[in-house]
Amino acid sequence: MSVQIRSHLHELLGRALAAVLPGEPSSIITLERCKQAQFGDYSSALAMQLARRLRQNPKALAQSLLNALPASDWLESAEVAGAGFINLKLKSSAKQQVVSAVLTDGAEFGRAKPRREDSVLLEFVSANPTGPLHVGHGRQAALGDSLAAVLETQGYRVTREFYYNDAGAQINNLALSVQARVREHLGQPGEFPANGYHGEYIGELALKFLETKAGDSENLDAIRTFSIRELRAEQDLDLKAFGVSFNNYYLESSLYVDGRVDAAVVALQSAGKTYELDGALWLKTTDYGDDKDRVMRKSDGSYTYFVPDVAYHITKWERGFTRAINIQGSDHHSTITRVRAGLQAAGRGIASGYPDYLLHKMVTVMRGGEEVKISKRAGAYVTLRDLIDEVGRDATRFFLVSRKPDSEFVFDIDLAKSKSEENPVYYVQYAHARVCSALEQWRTQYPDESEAMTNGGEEAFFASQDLAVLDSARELSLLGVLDQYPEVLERAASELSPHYVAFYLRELAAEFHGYYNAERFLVPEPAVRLARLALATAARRILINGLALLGVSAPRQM
RNA sequence: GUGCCCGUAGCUCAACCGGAUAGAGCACCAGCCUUCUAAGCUGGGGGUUGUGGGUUCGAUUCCCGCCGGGCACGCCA
Repeated sequence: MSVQIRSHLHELLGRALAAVLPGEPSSIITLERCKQAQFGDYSSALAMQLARRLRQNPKALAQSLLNALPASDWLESAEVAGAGFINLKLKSSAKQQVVSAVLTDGAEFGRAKPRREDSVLLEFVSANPTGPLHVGHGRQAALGDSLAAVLETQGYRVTREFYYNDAGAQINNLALSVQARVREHLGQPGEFPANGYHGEYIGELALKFLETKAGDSENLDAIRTFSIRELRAEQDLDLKAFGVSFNNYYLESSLYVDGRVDAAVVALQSAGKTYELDGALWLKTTDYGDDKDRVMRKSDGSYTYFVPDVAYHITKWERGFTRAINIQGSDHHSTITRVRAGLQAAGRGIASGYPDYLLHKMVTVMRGGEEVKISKRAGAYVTLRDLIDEVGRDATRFFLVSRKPDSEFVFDIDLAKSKSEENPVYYVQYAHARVCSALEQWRTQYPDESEAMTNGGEEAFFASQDLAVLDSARELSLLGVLDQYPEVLERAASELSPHYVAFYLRELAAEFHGYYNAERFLVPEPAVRLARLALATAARRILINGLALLGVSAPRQM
């Protein structure tokens, strides 16, 4: 188990450090995996970092540390290299341990111990119910759902929440747009609102509305309620098709009903952070780093969007979420300062960095080398549904989660659709299917062996397999990759970067495919056969676990 | 103009909060299927990490300037 190996090596270095430099705390020890196999398995730059501060020769210091390094059953060798790196090479037997750990833990493998117990509120998508979800929402849905799953592997208790801005100017705009189409259908006079929504779905909504009992073109409230309900239902279907679900849906309108918006305003006023000007109420956000103060209550008496936003975030804190993470498009980045300012001004003892933000950039969709900008139904943008229908859920999710959130995304439909060569989704899934296939062959060719399996199935059977024969370069390399999985999850969680998982799975699949092509599993010698199958089964388990985090299926056949 | 983000192979992207010779995939070239799925594997060519400085034993990473791109700068959300 990687955590064991890593902490063991850390311990060894700590004892060496204590012997050479008794005053130094073990917390300064750095330990990382070697990028290149020639250097060994782990490497520490400790001596070089200490050398600067202590004004000593780094290589000599490294040598002293090496001399003080205690002996270990897991260490093959340790040496000083380069400018003062301490390189550690593990014995095969140490690396082989990971297989039984994976097969014993199964679906639990990779989950952190000890576990964090913080309650985290992860807010994402949060699309206004004014139209179908677009590809940007898709990126958010993929990122958010995967990040939630990744955080859960570290023990966080994650609540996935969708915030609906169902009360505000945009919603009014929606209602007016639908009303205008209703009037058109009825042949009534009227003009289309200047900032109205032009997609075909508005006309569809108008027709559906007319079929209801309340189908009165002058009943704007009924039109609004109907439109919101319909569009929310449609968004839910999109999310379901994408395999993304939420624990909670929070309605902006409920903040008004509950009096939380007024309460937030009162809190900000009594904190002395507001003032009246030009018939509006302003918040002194400049006291918290904003470049200008912001209007809270417009001169027409209604609130700007950010007041309910502040009220909403106060509820996150009051609901016991010590940590809140918001996933948003970078086009909303200016709200960060504002919301945080409001929370500080409200004086509820909320931490200054609350909430965290994970910003992502926009998605450009390409087909045939040209940018696709519109969809038939939505008009102004490409919908998530278009993408799912055209390239499939697995490929869409894998693609959207496999880039750094803060880099711009070029989604190549042709690439995502290709079912042959250049598609990384199938590449990873194929590795899984190959293991399944090999195990099927094993069951039929060696029934006497497979009959020995108990209820635990293949994984329980192989967990106790002797793996001493697994010591070729390829096998040791694959073992090393398996071993990395828990660290990848830890990093992905701490850096809010689920794309690490996607890249890791590609690497794991590549390592497996290479092994698969170089060696046969079903060889005559039982010890070799069973050891290789154990390794393959462990690889399969991690592929399953990792793909699950990304919301991508792991088919047994392709 | 101001703020935030980005700039890495022809293309799409990585690079473990400063580490060793900057890595993958696609595309291109040359090979591998009577043997567990060729949706695969093996090898090859390809880079002044936008640019100029600075800090450091060491910079794609940190700091400053410039160039290029995106987003925001509303009593919209």
